[in-house]
Amino acid sequence: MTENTQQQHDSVPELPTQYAPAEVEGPLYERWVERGYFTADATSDKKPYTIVIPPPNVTGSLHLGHAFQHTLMDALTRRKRMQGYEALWLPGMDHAGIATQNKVEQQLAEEGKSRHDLGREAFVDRVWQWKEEYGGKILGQMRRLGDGVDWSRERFTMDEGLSKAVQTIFKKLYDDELIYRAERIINWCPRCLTAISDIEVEYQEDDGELVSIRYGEGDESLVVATTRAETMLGDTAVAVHPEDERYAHLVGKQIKLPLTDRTIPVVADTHVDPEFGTGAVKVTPAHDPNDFAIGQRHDLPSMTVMDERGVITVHGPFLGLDRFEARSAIVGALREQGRIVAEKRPYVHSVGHCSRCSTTVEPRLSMQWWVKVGPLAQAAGDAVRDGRVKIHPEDMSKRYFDWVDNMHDWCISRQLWWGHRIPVWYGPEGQVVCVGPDEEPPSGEGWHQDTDVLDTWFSSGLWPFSTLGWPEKTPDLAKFYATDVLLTGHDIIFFWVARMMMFGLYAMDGVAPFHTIALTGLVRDERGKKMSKSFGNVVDPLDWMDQYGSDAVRFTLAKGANPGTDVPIGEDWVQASRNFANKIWNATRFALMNGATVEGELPAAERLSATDRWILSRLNATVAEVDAYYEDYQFAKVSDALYHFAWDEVFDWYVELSKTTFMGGGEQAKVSARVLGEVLDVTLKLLHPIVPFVTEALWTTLTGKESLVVAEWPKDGGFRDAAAEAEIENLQQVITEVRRFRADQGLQPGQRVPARLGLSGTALAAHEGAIRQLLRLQPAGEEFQATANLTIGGATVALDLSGTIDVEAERKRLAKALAAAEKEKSQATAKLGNEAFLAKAAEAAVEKIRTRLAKAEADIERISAQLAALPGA
RNA sequence: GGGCGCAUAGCUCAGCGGUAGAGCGCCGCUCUUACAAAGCGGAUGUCGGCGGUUCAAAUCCGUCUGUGCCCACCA
Repeated sequence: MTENTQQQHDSVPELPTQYAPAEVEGPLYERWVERGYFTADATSDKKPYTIVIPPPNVTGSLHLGHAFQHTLMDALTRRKRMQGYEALWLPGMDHAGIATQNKVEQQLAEEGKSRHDLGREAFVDRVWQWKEEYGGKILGQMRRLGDGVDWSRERFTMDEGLSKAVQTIFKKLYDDELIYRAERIINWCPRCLTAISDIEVEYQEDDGELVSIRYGEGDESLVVATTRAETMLGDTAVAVHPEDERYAHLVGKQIKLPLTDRTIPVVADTHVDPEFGTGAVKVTPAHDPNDFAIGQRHDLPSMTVMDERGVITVHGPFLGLDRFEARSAIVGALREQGRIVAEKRPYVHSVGHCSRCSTTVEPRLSMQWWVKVGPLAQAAGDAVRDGRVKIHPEDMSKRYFDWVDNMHDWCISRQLWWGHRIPVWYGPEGQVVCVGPDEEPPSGEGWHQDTDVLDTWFSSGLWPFSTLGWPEKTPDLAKFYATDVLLTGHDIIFFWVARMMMFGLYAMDGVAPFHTIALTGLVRDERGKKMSKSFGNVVDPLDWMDQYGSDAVRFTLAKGANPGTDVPIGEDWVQASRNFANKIWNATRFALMNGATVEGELPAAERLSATDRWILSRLNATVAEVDAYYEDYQFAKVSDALYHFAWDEVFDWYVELSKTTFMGGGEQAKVSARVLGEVLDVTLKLLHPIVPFVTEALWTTLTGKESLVVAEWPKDGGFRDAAAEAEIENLQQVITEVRRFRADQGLQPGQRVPARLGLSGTALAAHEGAIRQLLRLQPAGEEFQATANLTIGGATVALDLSGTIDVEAERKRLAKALAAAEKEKSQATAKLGNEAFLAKAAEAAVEKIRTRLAKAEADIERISAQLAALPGA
C-alpha cells in the first residue's frame, strides 16, 4: 500500500463488518424529516411531481400490501426529487366509516353499552377520542419503512378542509341534478344496519335450498321455485313469460297466496326465463331487485315484510322470527299443507355478503341518496380512452372500461353516525334544501338535517384535490394538481380509482387527477397463496423490518413488482435482500479501505485501464437501463438490473480485478480509487430510492456530503467502450475456465500453482497481474514443467502441477468441452446451410451464427490439441 | 353465464420469433485486502398436451387440460 492510500485509509471512519440496520435506520429517518427533505415547496420554480397516498384506514396497521405500494411510491418520489423535481408525496388517512364505527361499537359493547346509549353526538365524540388514542398506528409504521412523505401536509378525510370539500361537491352535484334521492332496492346489511353500495357486496357460493311451492288452488294454480321462501309473505304477484303457453290461461287472474289471506295476480313479463325452473316466478318487489323492476312495470304494490334487522314484521305465526328462522318455519308450514312439490338441497348459489362483516346482505326497499353516474362515468372513461390518462399495465384498462361503461347509480347514503353528514335539511312542509358550506342551514320549527352520512368512498374520491386545499384556490392546488401517478392495487379500481376520476374531472374542470394509473398486484405468501388470517399465513412486515431491516423488506418487494401481477414474498427472500444490503455495505467498506474517493475530476479515458473503462461503460449503460425501467414502472426490472450490476459486475469482478492495482499502489491505484469512488457514488444513488437507508449511511461516509435524499440523480454520460467490454469479457472467460480446470483437478482454492502465461500479442497482457492474483498462479521457476496447457481466447496458460495432474479428470473435462463445441458446430453449420434462413433472416442474426461457428471450430481445434497432449494419449 | 390471466429448473418467477435464464434451494471445495449474511466450481428443464403458421416457435395462431382472478339482477 502506498503512503497516499494509507493516509486515506487512516482518515476513513471505521465501519463494522456487518451492516446493522436497526442502529442506522431510525436516526436517519428522523434526520431526513428534521431537515425538511420531504417537505415540498409550493412556491419553488421546480417542476412539480406529486403522488397522493392511497389513504389507509385510520383503524389500519401496516401490512405487506401497504409496505409494497409504499415502497414503490417512495421510490418514484425519491427518484424524482433527486432529478430536481419539487416532489410531493402527500400522506393521510381515511376515516373509514363502517370499519371505524364498528371498532368503537365493539369497544362500547365491552362496557355493556351501545351507541344508542350514548346518542349521536357523544358517540361521534367518542370516535374522535378513539382516533386520537388508537388511530393512525400506521403512520408510525410508515416512518419505519422510510416513507418520504410530507408530514406537514398530512390530511384526514374528516378534517375541516376535507369536510368542506365534501359539502361543496355535494352541493354542486345536487345543483347539477347529479345527486338525487330515491326509494329503491338497496343492499342492506342487517348487522351494520346500513345501506351499502353494490361493490361493497361480496358474492360467494353458498349452500341453499331450492323449494318449489304450489301457489293457488286447483286449475288456477302453478308452482314457483325459490331459495328465499321467507319473502313469500311479501309477494304481490307471480310472473310468467308472456309467450309461455303453459300459463297463458292464468295471466291476469288472481291466485291465492299460501299462508296468507291474500290473492295475487299472475303477470306476464319478459324477464322470466321459461326454461328456468317451472317458468313461474314469485314476485316480491320490496325484497328483490328484479322483482322490484317487475313491480314497477306492472304497477304492483311493494310489501315490506322484514325490519332492518331482518326480522319478520308481518302479523301471524311468523311475526318476530329472524329471516333464516322464518325461512325454515315457512317451508315447514307449507310442507304440512302439501304445497312443497319439490326440494333441492343443497342448492349452490351465489349469495351477497357485507364486505365489512360478512353478514348475508338483505335487499331492501329504502329511501337513499344516489349519484347519477352516467355523465361522470362517461367522462372518466373518455379520459382513458383518449389517452389523457394511461393505465399500467395496459390490459388492466379493460377492467376499468367494463366498470365505468356499465356503472349503476351509486348509493351514497349510509345509516351510520361516523362520517360526513348529508348536508340536506328537510322542512315541516316537505321542503328539501341542500346547504352549501358557506350557507346557513334553515332553522326554525320542524326543520331537521338528514341523519345519514356519506359513503366513505365519497370523500376518498376527492382525495387528489381536497388534500391540496380545494375548494379554496390554494398555492398547493395550483402547484401540485393534477398529480402525476396514482399507484394502488388493482382491487380498488372500482372503489376508488374510478371515483377519483369521476370527481376529479368534474370538480377540476375536466383535468384528470393524474396522468398515470399504475396498478400493482396483491402481496401473496411464498407459495403464491393469498395472505389471510384464516390461512394463518399473514406476515407482519414490522417483524421482518426489525429482523432484517427496512431496506431488505423494501428491496424484496420491489424485486417482486412485476407490473400488475401478484407478488409472492417469503422470509427467505427477505434474507437474501438483507444479504444484498450487507454486500453493499462491505463493498463500500473495501472501497473506503482502498482510498476510494469522489474528490476531483474523473481521470480522462486515456489514463484509465481497460478495467476502469469497462466498469464505467457498464455503469453508464446501467444508468440508462434503470431510467428506462423506471419510466415504464418496471420496478422488478429496476431492482434486478441493479442487483446484478452491483453484485456481479462491481462487487465481484471490478473489485477483484482492481485488487492487484490497489496492491500495486502508485498512479494507477489512485486512478482506480477515483473510478471505484465514482462507480459507488452512482450505484448508491441508483439504489437509493429502493433501499434508502443503507445507501444513505454509506454514501454520506464515502462522499462526506450531506444527504443522498437531495443528491442529484445520475445521468447516462454516454460513455461506452465496446472494446474494453470485450476485453474484460475475454478476461473473465480466461479466469473462469482456469478456475474450472483447477476445480476439476481438485486443487484447493488457495493453493498456489506455478504457471507460465502466454499473453503477448493479446489485450490480456496488461492483466497478467490480475490473472495471477485471481487464479493463485505463481511465477514459473527454474524447475517449471508444463503439465497442463490451457488455451482460452487467444491466451495460453501453462500450469505446472508437478506430476500431480489428474489425467482422467482432465480428459473428462476436455471431452465434455469438445462435445459441447462439436454440438455447437453442427448446429451452426446446419443453420448456415439453410438457404431459406440465409435468405430471410436479418443480417445480424446470420452474422451471429457465423461467429458462433468460428468460435466452435477454434474451440474444437484447441481442445483436440490439448487432449492429444495429455500424457498417455 | 360472461370476461381476463396464468401454466418455463425442487420452489417463486423473468424471458415472448433466432444458442433455455435469475433468486432461493441442492452437491462439492475454501477464511483468499471487504463481506461465511461470503467466495469459487457443479448438477438440474420433452418451456402443460395436441395440432397449425414459419427457414426458425418457450415465444405467433387454434384446440384440449389444469389453475387463478374479475364481473353479472343464476328466481
